[in-house]
Amino acid sequence: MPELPEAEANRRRIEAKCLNRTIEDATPGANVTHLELPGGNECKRLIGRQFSEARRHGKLVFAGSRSGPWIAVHLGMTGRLIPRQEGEEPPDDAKFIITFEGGTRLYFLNKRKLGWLRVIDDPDEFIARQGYGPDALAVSQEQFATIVGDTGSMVKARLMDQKQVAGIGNLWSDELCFASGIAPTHPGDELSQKQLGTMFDTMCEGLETLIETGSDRAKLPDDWLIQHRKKGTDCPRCKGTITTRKIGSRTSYFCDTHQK
DNA sequence: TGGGTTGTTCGTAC
DNA sequence: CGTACGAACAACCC
Repeated sequence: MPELPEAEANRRRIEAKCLNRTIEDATPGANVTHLELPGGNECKRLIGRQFSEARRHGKLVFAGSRSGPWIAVHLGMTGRLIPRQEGEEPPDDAKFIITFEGGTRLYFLNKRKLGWLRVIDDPDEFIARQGYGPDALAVSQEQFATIVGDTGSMVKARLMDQKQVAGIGNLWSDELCFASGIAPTHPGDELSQKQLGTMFDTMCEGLETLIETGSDRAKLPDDWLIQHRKKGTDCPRCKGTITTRKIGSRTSYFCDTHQK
């Protein structure tokens, strides 16, 4: 579930259910292997504390308080953060469980084990040290134009590079290129200012729509690429055909006609 | 059976 | 140094 809109959905769940309650326990789930999770000392740091806010930067979700500590969560390909109230059925196979006063629990699910959860002191410091670029929903149009337009790299590769702009992955970078009418292979420094402006506006609107709909395919418009993401399919916006190409080791889907 | 996947990281080549 | 690629990680789908 893991690009910016999905990370935001997870953040909001924490915000709605897990703030301002004292943490009574924090522990890895049963039989968890091959996964880096907080050790005993880090778990102890959480106990007795509260989360007073939940933040997001790119695909990362944070929860903590001004004086710390914080949890930092990367959802990987299949990670989810699920709050459950006392008495509600807990999810299966939780990798990490935080229990709050009153019985609410926050479950970290991570089936494919490509995500992680860590205990950290400060999100801003963590984000800077990891070298993340600005969040895709916080970046200015000027910053965006510089990031994408100042390189001969293919725009899709630039959009997916978390060190340039944080939050966009394979799926939504394709969607953004598709909606902008720009080929994912287009060199950034050959885009006009107008094209860069279109991409920026499209990115902001698209991400907002995804957050509002919970990225639910059934609620998204029929002329979005996500509804036609298959090689050889007719393009829903022109007479073209959906084609594919590997970019940055990932399969990119795009229209062979209206994306230039 | 082989190949693909909405995630990142690492080694390697240019 | 920046860029690009394939493999690896892991579980599941077709």
